[in-house]
Amino acid sequence: MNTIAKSEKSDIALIAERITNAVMEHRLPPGVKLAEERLAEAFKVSRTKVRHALTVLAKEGLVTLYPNRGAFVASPSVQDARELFATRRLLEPEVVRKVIDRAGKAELRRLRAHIAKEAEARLANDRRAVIKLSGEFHMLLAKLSGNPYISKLMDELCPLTCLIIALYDSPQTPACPEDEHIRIVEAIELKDEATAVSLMLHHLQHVENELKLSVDEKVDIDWEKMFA
Amino acid sequence: MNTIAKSEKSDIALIAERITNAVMEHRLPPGVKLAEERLAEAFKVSRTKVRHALTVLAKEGLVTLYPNRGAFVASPSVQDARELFATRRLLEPEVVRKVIDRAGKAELRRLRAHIAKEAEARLANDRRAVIKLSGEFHMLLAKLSGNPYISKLMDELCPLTCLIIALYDSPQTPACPEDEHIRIVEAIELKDEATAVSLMLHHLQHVENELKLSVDEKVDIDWEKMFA
DNA sequence: CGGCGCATGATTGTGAACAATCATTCCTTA
DNA sequence: TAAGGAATGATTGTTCACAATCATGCGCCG
Repeated sequence: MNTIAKSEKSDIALIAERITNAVMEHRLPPGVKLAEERLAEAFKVSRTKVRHALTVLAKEGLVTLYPNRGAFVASPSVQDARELFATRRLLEPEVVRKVIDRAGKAELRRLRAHIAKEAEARLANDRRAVIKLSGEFHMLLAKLSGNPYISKLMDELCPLTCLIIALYDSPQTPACPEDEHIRIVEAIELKDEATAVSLMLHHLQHVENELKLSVDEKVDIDWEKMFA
Repeated sequence: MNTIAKSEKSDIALIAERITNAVMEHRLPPGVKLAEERLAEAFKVSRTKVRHALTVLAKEGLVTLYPNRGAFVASPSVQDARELFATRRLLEPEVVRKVIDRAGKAELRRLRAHIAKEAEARLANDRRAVIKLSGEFHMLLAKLSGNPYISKLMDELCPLTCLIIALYDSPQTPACPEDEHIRIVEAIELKDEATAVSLMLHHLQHVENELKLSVDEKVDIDWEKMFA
């Protein structure tokens, strides 16, 4: 038997994870309602656990909870999208720097392995997997940076980025730059900090520029103040 | 009647807020057990709501949840403390910059009002209020920055900072620098970005330096690998 | 014919009882 | 006497039933 206590995830963490995966793979589109009963029978668990998972996801910002109305997949505004990328541009250079400082062979191997999976999915033309794996690449980097607060935040921002891509990406563009992840890892392996940071910033800018974040957004009007 | 829908907080948000306040005021020390039944009768609510509030606080990192054992106020390690300050040094300069760009008269007034409350608490020798208000000053700044992701993260990091102060502060030192907040606000009012950022960084460094984060920490030993 | 309001069904929110798990204490035994 | 182990009490985790709330559709009235 397994004498070593392996930290197995709780039921609710599992449920939250599966929902997050579905969102990252664009199977659950933004704004969709997540009815508790439906999810409960889909996951073969009680409604209570689903409810817990939904509150967790709400704290992470991936779903929005309207009192007495239920849970919906979040649908970030254009403004939100801009702030999100601004935040990532703030964090990820530091992530890259810390990974260069800390990463040993094992960590570099994990990065390589992940990139291999990305290439595989690209070859198979599995767009859904590509988008999810692209997000997870940044989450992996953040984890390897060793800063738990940054890592936790990136675990929230990356799924949200996938949502934003679902909302604002022009469908036909490849969306995910072919080799930018590889080049970042190569710079990290060479411990070339300046290049790695620069590549990361360009990568983020590139992803944001692909989106149609035009200013003619549907402004959410403050109907209260409008006629005050 | 109040025709304007005021977004009233849910019960569980209220409970979580009261617990957070207690932690920030050092009334709930790190590591203390938060038994559901006790809290339920203290707040005059059912255990279900307390349970929800605790999972929310766990997601925020302020309490730690051990399965089948209950909830405990978090007690961050020295390593955690260092990473926390590193993260704040990364975020708060950007916060200051954005506040300088965005803040109008109303926002500056709110900052001034907050500092007045801090001075008041200091005058009354209310150390608990001083610590809480000092944390809330940074949360207010983050909110005024207009970036919801940074603001949300600061809403988690500031209570944690209060916990770290409870753990590692030498009790007799004043702990909270007298006038550093005031000088930051003054620089913001003058729109002197360089000075404001510099003051913020010095402030954070100052707070961290006051702590006894010596390296002879109680290393949490990996008993699994130790005898492998 | 269109709009308002009420009844109805569906969904969320809450509480309480029950089951499962853990910590403590006491007893047994070597 | 100390170690091991089982009973006990306390606490967490789960389920289920019920209450509260919201959305839908129908009918009534202007």
